[in-house]
Amino acid sequence: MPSRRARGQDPAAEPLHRHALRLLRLLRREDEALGVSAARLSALSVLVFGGPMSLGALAEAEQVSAPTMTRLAQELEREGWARREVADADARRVRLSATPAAMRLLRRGRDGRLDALSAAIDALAPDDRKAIGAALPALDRLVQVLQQRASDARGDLPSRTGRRRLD
Amino acid sequence: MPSRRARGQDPAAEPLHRHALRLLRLLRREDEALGVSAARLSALSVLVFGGPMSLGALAEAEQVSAPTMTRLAQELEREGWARREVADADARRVRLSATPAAMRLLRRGRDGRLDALSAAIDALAPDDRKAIGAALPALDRLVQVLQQRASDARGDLPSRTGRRRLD
DNA sequence: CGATATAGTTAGCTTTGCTAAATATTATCG
DNA sequence: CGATAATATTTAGCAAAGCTAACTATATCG
Repeated sequence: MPSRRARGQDPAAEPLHRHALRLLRLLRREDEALGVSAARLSALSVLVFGGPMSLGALAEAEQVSAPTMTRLAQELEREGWARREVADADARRVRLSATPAAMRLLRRGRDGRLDALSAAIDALAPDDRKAIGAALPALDRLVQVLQQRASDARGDLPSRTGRRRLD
Repeated sequence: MPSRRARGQDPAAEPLHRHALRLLRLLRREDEALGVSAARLSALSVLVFGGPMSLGALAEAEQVSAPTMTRLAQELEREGWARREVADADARRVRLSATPAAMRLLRRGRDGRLDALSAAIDALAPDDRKAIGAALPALDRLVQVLQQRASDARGDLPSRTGRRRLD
């Protein structure tokens, strides 16, 4: 019945893609006021809620390349949101941690994007809010499937920037 | 009542944002194989399904600035996905239309992103698929709310291309 | 007609992503 | 032990996609 795809594609794919694109495009504007851009904020969030970690671990968590994370970390550091030190056990490794200011920023919900998104969600009808809430676990699993396939697709073996090895 | 927010933010805001970010980040990789990037594909999609339109209209539909759409249109044209002609009624205006090749591209579902997304959706449990499908109208309205607020926020009046001269 | 508004373009900057290659450090093996 | 390999990060350089400011060409209006 409904899962019969018209031309090989699930009917939800296109709208979901489109909505996600627009959502982020609209939210990007909120960053400007905050002075912390999307990529930085996202990395910072991982750092605040996940605790200090190496650049490689952060790059993996954020699904970006090592050089990209190097740059993001430099910017976060320069702006006072993160601090780096050499890892005890391994001098190659950097231990990046969020500063108290960053923790305050994130914990206080001063994130412009999320405030804007939150306000918009609140403006919806209760049924709409409910539908979105109900879809979140499914979206989470969807992202997991994609992530799994992406890493499967390019050589099962990692080698990117080190694999699962926290200290 | 039910939306008792912890710190002023709706609990759905953060996961929704995070999932959207990851989703697009993962899908972006599919573009490369196709040779049509995200922004171009999205604009092209509007063109294919919405019919020929001016650059201004397309910029508004895509929520990007006029120069950005100028560039996208040039690239689409150069790559053979779009064609331009001067509008009959108004020589300032450009009428951009999708080429047959673009229509084939989109209609055949040869879009790498959407194929990947579609495949991932299909790998989900039926309940998850259902939850995502059920949330789409709500997401649509969410984006509308955001869009509305964005345009309210900067200069009530439309005038999406011509930027108001400041004295 | 001339002033002003509109549609699009050009120029130039920023952010964020990438790959390839360099550097520093640690691990391993003969 | 020392040469070699692997790992973590950085540097350098490129591209996409976004923006604003300023310019050109065309319409419109008083």
